[in-house]
Amino acid sequence: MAEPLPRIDPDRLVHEPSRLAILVVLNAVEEADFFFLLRHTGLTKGNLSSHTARLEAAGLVDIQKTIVGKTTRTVYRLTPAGARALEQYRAHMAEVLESLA
Amino acid sequence: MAEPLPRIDPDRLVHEPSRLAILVVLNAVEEADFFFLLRHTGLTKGNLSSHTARLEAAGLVDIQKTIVGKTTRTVYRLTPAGARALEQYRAHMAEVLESLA
DNA sequence: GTAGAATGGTTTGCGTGGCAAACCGGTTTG
DNA sequence: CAAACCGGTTTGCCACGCAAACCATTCTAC
Repeated sequence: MAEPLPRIDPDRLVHEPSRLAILVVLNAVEEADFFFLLRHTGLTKGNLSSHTARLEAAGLVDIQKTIVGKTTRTVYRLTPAGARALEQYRAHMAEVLESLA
Repeated sequence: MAEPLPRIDPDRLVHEPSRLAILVVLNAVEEADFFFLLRHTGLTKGNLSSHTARLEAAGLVDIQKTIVGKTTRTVYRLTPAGARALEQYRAHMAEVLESLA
């Protein structure tokens, strides 16, 4: 076929492994709290905090802080834009990987 | 199935888009000169130079400078280790992407 | 009652590293 | 002989990823 090689230009925000891990988990569960993300991504608390903040700033993740009893509970969700960005990333990288197979 | 989510931990050396582009091209042609890489990766000369240098230092790419006539010609090739690293990267990312599909 | 661990995070500081631009030299072209 | 092209390397800055420190509350155990 001589498929031309795809341009490699992934969304850096998604491509970063730490953030990709967060997005993949959120994509699987659609709702998670901080500790759940901590365990399933393997990130440290500081990095999880800053990366989720960046994802929220970019509109890919929605962060809802609610007060439950005497303590807070923060729930993280993928936004529609986040789901779209992740799907675009998946499609793009799949194309790149196919050119290797 | 409830496949557990894969740990996301790609080889950073390969994961970086600029270097991935270089490796993908070299994987396709098995031999390329500087200008060929320039055109097919879309990198600037400076970045191409430094990234290939890093890939060579890591043993993933072999750089051979030869004198052809009055000027030099530099040929870039994927090493066996480079091919292995790329294949491992492909397999790892394929697993991650599958968990999204 | 208070020391220690767990929950629930944010902030800070450092080091790495990616990028564009400048630089350098030889060679063909006009 | 100057400008443009080939063939790269070096430099400098900015961004950012990471670990560690910090802050606050709650629960458990002594």
